[in-house]
Amino acid sequence: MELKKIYTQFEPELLELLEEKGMHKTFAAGEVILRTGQYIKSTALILSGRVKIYRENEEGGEFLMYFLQAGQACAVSMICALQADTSEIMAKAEEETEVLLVPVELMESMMTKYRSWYQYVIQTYRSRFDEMLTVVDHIAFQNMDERLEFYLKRYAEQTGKKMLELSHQQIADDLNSSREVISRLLKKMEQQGRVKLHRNLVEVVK
Amino acid sequence: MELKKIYTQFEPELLELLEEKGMHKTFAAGEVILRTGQYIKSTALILSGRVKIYRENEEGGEFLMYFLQAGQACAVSMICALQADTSEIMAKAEEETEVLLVPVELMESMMTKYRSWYQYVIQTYRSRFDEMLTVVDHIAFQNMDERLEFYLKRYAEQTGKKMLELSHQQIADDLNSSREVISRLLKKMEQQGRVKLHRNLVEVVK
DNA sequence: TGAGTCCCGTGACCAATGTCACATTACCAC
DNA sequence: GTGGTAATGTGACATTGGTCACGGGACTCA
Repeated sequence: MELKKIYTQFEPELLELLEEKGMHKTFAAGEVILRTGQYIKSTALILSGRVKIYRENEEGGEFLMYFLQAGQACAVSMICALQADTSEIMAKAEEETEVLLVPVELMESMMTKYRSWYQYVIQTYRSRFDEMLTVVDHIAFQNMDERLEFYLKRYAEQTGKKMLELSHQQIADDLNSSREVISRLLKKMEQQGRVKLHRNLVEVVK
Repeated sequence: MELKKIYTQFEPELLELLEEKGMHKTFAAGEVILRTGQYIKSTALILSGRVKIYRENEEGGEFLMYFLQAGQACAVSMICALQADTSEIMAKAEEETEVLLVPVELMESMMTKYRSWYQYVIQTYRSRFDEMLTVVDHIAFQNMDERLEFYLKRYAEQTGKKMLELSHQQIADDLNSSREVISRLLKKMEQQGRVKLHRNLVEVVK
């Protein structure tokens, strides 16, 4: 995908600069883009695909925070990039994903020179922070059934599909739960006519 | 407290500007500084005291995220201020707290003009984001006893005291739990010789 | 010193969720 | 088709943490 088609708010000059200095890279589905503890040398702008941002626990559970899609950027990579620091989270391509890697050295000058970039960075922080707040709310205040419901709803919205290609195990991992619990809750939802269950596939009815 | 004694990294010119345009304000212990949904018109730099950043649930529970102290600023107020947006969190003075309120209009020009301010803002985002990650980790992966332990440890560190003036109910609120549960866990810790319990007071032993 | 209030201790019980064991089913490769 | 494998269904049980009920202790204020 072309940068300027997605990031329409950027000045032409900024777009040129990004194209000139940035590096295009494509990640296959399932490939890890950023690893906990990894040193960050660039900020990733997403051009296509979908990236899962998650936190790993000791047993390798992948607790989902949020997804990133075209037009979004990894706030963590921005913050870290600005200080050439290490990351505390994991990022993985959920499907084939195209990114533009912008070298960390450019960050500061772009911030001062291009208003649209400045706005974009600020807005990115803001959105990610809000998303983190939502995550906290959910795990602090909600039961698993409500969280599952939100999860499916968001997943359907973000992929634009009603057929979610997910195994119960995957869902359990994302919610830091266990397969049996998810199976039971899904079954209950099916009995209430809110989903239909198939192998490796959850169909959202409403 | 004087601004320049705390924010020693700021350029003299920036300090002057802040003193000139900023407004000093003191909040009494327990006073709410920022409310969910409140429109934000300025960024708060903390000069003295301690501020509790928390999330309110439906029943008025005050789920603790983190504390801010002298030299720190509210990242949320910065982000929101930059877009003159509303807040999603609550901030309350835990003890008498002195802040400098910097009008939102200054933010963008200061970002481009003063490198130390730019660095400070970035670093603030970074720290708060990390703190949010820690919160998520704890509520997602840990049991109440581990969370309680971390809570007491952090509280002791941040106040520099071993005598924590906290009722069991307050602790329960901060951890989104119930008094009975906290009482039981504290009792267990006392039996293990890790704390001593008094009325309205938890003494950290180690 | 006595009443009132807040804080804390504690047992009984319940709901949500995690764990274990094992059966069943769907799909794939041959 | 057949065998194998991964996904799902399900009952039994354990654990954690929340709720309820109530008792007792400590501090306050008149």
